[in-house]
Amino acid sequence: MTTALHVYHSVTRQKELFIPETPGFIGMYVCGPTVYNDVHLGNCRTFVSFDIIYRYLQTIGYQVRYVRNITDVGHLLDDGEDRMSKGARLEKKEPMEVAQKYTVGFHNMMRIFQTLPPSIEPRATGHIPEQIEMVETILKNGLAYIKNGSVYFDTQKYMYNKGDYGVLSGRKIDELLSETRDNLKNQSEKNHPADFAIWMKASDEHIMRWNSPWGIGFPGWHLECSAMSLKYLGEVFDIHGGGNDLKFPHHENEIAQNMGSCQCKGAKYWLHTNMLLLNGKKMSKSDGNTISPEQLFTGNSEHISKSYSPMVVKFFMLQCHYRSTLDLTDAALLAAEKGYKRLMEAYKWLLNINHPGTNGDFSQDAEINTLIESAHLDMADDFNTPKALSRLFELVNKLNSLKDKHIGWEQISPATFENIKQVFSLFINDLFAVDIDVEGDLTGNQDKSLLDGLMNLIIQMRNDARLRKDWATADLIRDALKENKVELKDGKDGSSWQVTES
RNA sequence: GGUCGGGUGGCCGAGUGGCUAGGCAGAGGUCUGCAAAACCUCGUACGACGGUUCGAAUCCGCCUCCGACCUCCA
Repeated sequence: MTTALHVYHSVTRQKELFIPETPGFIGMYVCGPTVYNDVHLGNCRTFVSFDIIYRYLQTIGYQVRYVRNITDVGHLLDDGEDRMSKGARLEKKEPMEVAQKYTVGFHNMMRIFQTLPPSIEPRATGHIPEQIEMVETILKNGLAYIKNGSVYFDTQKYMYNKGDYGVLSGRKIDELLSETRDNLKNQSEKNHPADFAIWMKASDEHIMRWNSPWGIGFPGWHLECSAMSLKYLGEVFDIHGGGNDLKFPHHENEIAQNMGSCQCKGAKYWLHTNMLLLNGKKMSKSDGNTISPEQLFTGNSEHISKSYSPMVVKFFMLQCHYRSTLDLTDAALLAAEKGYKRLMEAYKWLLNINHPGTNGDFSQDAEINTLIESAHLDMADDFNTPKALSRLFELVNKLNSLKDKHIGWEQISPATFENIKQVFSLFINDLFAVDIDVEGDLTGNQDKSLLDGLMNLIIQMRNDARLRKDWATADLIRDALKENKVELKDGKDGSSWQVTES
């Protein structure tokens, strides 16, 4: 597949032809979670999006180094308290215990969503020397200043030296001056409101602390990503991703730090995922407008009428482009669940069927192959998963027509049928990875020979009854099976069965 | 208040200067012992007002509504 890949670059605000720094290789950095709490559903959307980007880049032949960090220090709250420290205080644990607990929880959630682990998952606390070194370099370059044991990035000087603070977010430094509220801690220490801490002095009660040339302290939040991306991906790498809300100040500051330390811009392409809304509004714990992944899976929430499996939730996310806001509602999830079921039913049928080798005019070939090609092109066009999915659904329609004999085998060549199998396998298995739910394998790949044998027996007995026109017995069997969450469907080629989800 | 991004049919959501998105829901039909599923057909659309154009829902302006960011946030 030699399709030209285009990605939407947040700095230029347009789609651009993707050209890797080193042919054949891609370095990708994505801002990972701050492990002070259970992983947020919106966070899951971001990581699912980048997982698909990661998988796609590999599919088209790139060797990808995917770095996604774990933030376990430096991320401060409004009141200046470190998120990790606060978590530790509330749970009466060591900060590292808190980090470990939520890191494990995060990994588990990523597994449930069927995302691949990144190539490297560095922790901020494991890279203190690298961060100190970067602060020293920025100081040496004259773009930072020391105040009372803290080190601040000097945005004024950076601009004076032709730095471009605001390239990503479109913010002007003069405007920041007038807009910034002055209720922030340490605000008075800064020379300019737009300056930001790259190293902070630790107060006596601050438990996460390290020695540094400037005294005991801890790294600024924005610094870790600059230091770790530099260490593992080099001065210039291909893709930097994260949620939309990280653009400012986090990513803007990251660019400034990279330029300030090594005169290198870091990422060539900045990709940002959009927000996940709940009933049209931003999720917020304070006003109750929030739902956790667990609540979705268990149905234990006032916002939804039933439980939804992880793969349905993932499918729901994929039906929307990563750069659009996605509104999560019960109605939308219900619709997604039905669509997902239809897609997977067709896929399941496809897996177990082979072309009989019939000859014919193959009149469907052209249309089908165009759909397949389009699905690939959609992915190359800034990873347009909803559009690619729409092609798959058009193929589902073809498959169902074939199944119902509205389309004959003579209308599809064996080669084209094989193409359909390949594209379904590629998208459902390799790219979207929506085929396996934690509670079981919906494609029927798991060893269930015993169950198959029993079901075949039951279906045979019921069909005997149907031949005798003993409808009462036939319906009794079907109803009883339904009670036990097994649904029977009588088709032209005999009866099929499946375990129902809810 | 500033910056940015949006408002698409009953719902969710793509996309485009003239050519079907797709899913869910709805109407009619086919198949079927019934049911379910599936298939076929159909309808409803691009926030308001101006402008550019042979032609705009798609470009421009203005208005309005919504969201994100500006303060920790994916």
